Amino acid sequence: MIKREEVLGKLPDLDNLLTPGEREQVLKEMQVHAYRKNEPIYSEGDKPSHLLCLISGKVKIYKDGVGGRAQIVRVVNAVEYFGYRAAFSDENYITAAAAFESSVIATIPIDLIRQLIMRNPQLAWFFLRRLAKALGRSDARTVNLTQKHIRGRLAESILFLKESYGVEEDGCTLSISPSREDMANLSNMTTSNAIRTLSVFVQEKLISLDGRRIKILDEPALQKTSRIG
Amino acid sequence: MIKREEVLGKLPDLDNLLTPGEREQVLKEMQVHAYRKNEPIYSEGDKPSHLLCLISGKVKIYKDGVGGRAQIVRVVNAVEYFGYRAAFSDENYITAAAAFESSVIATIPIDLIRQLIMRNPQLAWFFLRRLAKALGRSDARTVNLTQKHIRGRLAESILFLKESYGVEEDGCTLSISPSREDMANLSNMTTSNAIRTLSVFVQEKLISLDGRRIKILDEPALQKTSRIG
DNA sequence: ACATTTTTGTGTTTAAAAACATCTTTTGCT
DNA sequence: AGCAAAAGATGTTTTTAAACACAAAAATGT
Repeated sequence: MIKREEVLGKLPDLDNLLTPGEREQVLKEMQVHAYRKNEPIYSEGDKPSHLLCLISGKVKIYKDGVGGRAQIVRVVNAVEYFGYRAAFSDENYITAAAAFESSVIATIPIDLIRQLIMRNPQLAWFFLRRLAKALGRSDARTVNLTQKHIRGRLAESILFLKESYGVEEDGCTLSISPSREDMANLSNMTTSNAIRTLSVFVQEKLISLDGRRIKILDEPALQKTSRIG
Repeated sequence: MIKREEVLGKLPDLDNLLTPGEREQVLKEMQVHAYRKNEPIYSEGDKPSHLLCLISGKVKIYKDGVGGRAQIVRVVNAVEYFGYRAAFSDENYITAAAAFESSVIATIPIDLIRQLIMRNPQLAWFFLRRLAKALGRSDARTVNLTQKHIRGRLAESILFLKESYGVEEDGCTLSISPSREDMANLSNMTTSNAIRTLSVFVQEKLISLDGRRIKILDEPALQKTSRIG
């Protein structure tokens, strides 16, 4: 178990937008949980009760679709909030979340957050901005996933992972090493096609692979592939 | 030109959540414009400057994709706000909007809205809820458009139009009569396939067609088709 | 009213991706 | 270490939908 006092200081905005009294209240009600790799965090249909904040690790937000195929709709990096959309619109979760890799997550009761938002316009604006950005990305993603061909979608996913989680010290190896199935679920394709197309990208020297580790060799060409297929 | 005084009374929430002084300020800065059918309202890349409110008519929000094919990502019904997402996230528009049919739209400078939000948590919460709902629908839409087959996507679009715009007095004719191209752009398919699949639905007695008018004959079967294809 | 353009409808061909089958490699477990 | 299960790899077949081509009907402008 992680010390809650150490965690609050890491919470962006929630820490510095609150009055000392509010901060104390959050500290009292906050809990911290650890999740192992691939462990579910919440499931579709669950009733949301807490705002979640990813303190460390990586999280995927996905939706199960036709024939057991999942689609990853968002990914979460530390330190970011998630899991509040359904609560804000008074719905049960329509997505599921799982740890991409082992993660530590702080939870704060959503009712408390709602109270803070109603008292603190800065905080309201913070979440408004986040939702607005997420909606824009979701719209763009819809079109990319529906209209691009397999090569374009996979290239885009690789660039998406770079943008979301960054790269290691070498400047080109992705900081996250997803399974082929995860790559498929990011890119709206079958696992077979993800494997196949990754191999083609290696042959074309766009990337190199070392197990699950993906190294971007030719980013401009990858961007071009993402655009035109 | 429509009288601005008559319009403000129709604005949901913005009317009843504001103090008299705030209401006066909105009235002073609000403008009203009329758009003909298919007339563009804003384009991808434009800088957003106003909150838009659809007073009457119907609006489609879409995104141009690969090879001139557009994808409709949202539709707007009267009386609803739109066009604020990009402004809230400090981006230019990443979508375009056009009148589905002739429409009247009120515009309020986004800076004024931002000020009101910072002073009025109820108003902030109103927009938070709207964005949260829109994001949920967008996520669901992503999966539906990517994973379902043509029949499922088209059936879903018909039901989506019923839900969004309702039906006429007969209880089964859609209130909106989109072109085959619009149906295709809603359903992520080519116009040819929209025409073809609509014909098949007529043969199967799921719907009947009278030009652009769509009448739902067997909603349960249409829902089943939407789910399983 | 008539010519022109746009929209709708239908058949055919081609390309893309899913489904399927099989095998190898890696990983996790006790 | 040894076994079972999961993940990765690859070739083949089948399905799906896009692309293409053309004709008919409807809408639009003059």
